[in-house]
Amino acid sequence: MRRVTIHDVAGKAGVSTAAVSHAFNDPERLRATTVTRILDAARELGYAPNPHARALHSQRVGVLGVLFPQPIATVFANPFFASFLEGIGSVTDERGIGLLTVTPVGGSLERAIAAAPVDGFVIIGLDERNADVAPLRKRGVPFVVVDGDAETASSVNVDDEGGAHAAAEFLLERGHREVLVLTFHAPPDELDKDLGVRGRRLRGYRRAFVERGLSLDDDAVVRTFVTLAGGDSAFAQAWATGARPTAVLAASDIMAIGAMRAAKRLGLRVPGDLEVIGFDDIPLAAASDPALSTIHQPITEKGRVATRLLIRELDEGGPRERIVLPTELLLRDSTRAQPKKSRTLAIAKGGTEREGKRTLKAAAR
Amino acid sequence: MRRVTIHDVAGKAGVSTAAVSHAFNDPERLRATTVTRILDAARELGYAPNPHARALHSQRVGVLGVLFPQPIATVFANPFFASFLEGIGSVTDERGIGLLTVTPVGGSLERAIAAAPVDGFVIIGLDERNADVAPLRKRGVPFVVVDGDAETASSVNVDDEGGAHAAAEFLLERGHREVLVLTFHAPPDELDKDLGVRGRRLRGYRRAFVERGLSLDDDAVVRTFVTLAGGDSAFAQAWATGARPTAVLAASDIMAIGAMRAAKRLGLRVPGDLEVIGFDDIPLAAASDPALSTIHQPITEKGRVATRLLIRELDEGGPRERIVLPTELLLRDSTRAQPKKSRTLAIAKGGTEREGKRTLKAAAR
DNA sequence: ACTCGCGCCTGAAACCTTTTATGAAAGGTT
DNA sequence: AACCTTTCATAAAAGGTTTCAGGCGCGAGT
Repeated sequence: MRRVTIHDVAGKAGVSTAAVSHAFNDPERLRATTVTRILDAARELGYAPNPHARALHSQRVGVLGVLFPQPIATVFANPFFASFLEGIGSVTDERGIGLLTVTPVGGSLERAIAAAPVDGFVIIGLDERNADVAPLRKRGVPFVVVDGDAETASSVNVDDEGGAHAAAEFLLERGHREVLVLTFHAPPDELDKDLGVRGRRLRGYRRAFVERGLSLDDDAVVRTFVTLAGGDSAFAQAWATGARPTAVLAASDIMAIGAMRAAKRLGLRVPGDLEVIGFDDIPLAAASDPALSTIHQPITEKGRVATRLLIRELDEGGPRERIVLPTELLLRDSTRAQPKKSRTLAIAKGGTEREGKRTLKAAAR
Repeated sequence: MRRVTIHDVAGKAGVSTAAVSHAFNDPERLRATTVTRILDAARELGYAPNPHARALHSQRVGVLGVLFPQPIATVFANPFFASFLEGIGSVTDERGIGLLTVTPVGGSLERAIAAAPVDGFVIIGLDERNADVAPLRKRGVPFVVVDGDAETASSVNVDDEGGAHAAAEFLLERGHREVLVLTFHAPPDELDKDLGVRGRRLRGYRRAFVERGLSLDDDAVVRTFVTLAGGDSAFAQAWATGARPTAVLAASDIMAIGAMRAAKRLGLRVPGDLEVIGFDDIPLAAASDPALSTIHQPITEKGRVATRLLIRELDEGGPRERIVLPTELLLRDSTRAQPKKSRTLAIAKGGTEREGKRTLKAAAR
């Protein structure tokens, strides 16, 4: 049973294939009665223009790829990515664009990228210099980088360093001196460099210490997995080796919640004996017990902004932009002070923002 | 700046375009030195076979579509779908297949479906008879239906009725007589029919009542939105109009958690004054306070099974199957009894299962 | 002497749609 | 009767790949 093609429809409606094409794409050019005759025939036959043939001709499919550095199963299990995809989806949906999630196949991102039938990519958590990403530039496939630096493409980041600094500063201001910092494991290719999100957050923490004439010892910084279990075991292990922190700075909420769980198990009360500040403000942060104080970053908005940028580049070849969105300290119940908000960038840059949220070329570096 | 094509590579390597194609797809046919010469030229030029052109010819893109009846933003915000996608993704990932989420564009699913460059669809929460889905059959695009009935396609469901029956039976056995049932709003096209998941769960609840010579009054069944707020307001409103339930049966976890929130606000203790059983066992159910007793259904497994079925149909045109996975009562802290497990289907069907989990043509109807 | 097979590669057709240029028929106007 | 307008038809090209049927040169078998 063959697939039904434009020829079948043309035959049934008694018109040329060109007429059928027009009926779908430019009905004005045909008499109204002809159009309905053709459309009726198409419906009866169950015809729909072959997306591949159409894409081949127009060089456009109407599908955007979202590139993740991790297996797809871990992507959907991660609330951070869920919020991010929500933002991307809200834009693509309203324009009738499809969304293809692209993840490494058999460990190779490059092959997955090459085979993806998309018009452009939103790339998250990967650097433009990444060996798998670089070929895109050569092939002329547009992309936007999120949470990573880019010279030749637009990028969308948040003020990681400012947020981290605000969190650390808040705790130091309150007198804490024994602070445990939880950060990510480094990807294998940048072992001792402090690049990307991880590096920026760590620099923010460290700067707050230095500004007060303090130092952030290496053994107060623990690298672990970005999971509940990672935060849990990291805190438990630090405790077991004699550390007695009065506060925790975690570079991700999920690690912070894990650390709280370990602390509770060890008989510590949060925030009574231990104050904790996370990073990201995932939905779970507000629902944890106690509700987690954290650095809020606009995850969904980040997805929206990146997608709009990509679509604009696709449509009109718009200029590259480097956008940095603000973060803010959000005090809930894992810290003891009165709730207040301290917004980074928004305060630092004041009137220079666009749309109240975007900042071009943030000074935060 | 043109995209680099197979012709450019052929020219650079001094061979025909066919040779280039072979170098990529069937290197055995060419001399090894020729292959490396071609591949080198390709890499230098940044060439990758155009997915559309390739698909046009082979009638195969290596992309599966997942069809949702809702806007994409609500899909990613829904933990149920996240778990489901996790299952789908775990299968597609391991085979190097892409995943395209397809949602209604401008309210029309049909256009979105027609334009999607995919080899087949996993359809969730939509009936085969749906007006938007029906054209697929005609066009010969394979699909698998999840959480819905299908005559002409494979389907994957869980034992909704059995699970609901087990939940209701548990509460009735414990002496509850004032039970509030929370169920979904019906989609507009099946207003008074009790179709699909909603109908099956409702039938399960009702059957437990009938079997004990009791009846489930219409005003004890409240229809609301499948959200936290929906469950919350539904319970609050029932209470306000004089209902004094001692137990709640909710057809979804998120509604159950909403109802618990409302109950707490009204001064009721869960499970002391009110026992609650949800449905689905989303990750949040275990994290809620108190942890929610619920009917567990294998959400991720459902995605995996459906995807494997679809891929098999694509590859070998395998036979249609109608699979029903078991559900089980999972007692946590929103009910008072000792934790125990009661598994439906697994118990009912015993040895007739395949792989210990699947059941063909379940007797549950 | 002739054919066959072999190893390696080429040329052309096929896949399906869209777009464009050209032309023609039908019907109406001047 | 000459001319114009409307409405489509026809044909061809483009888009990039894969597949199928050879072609070429040459040594081996008959």
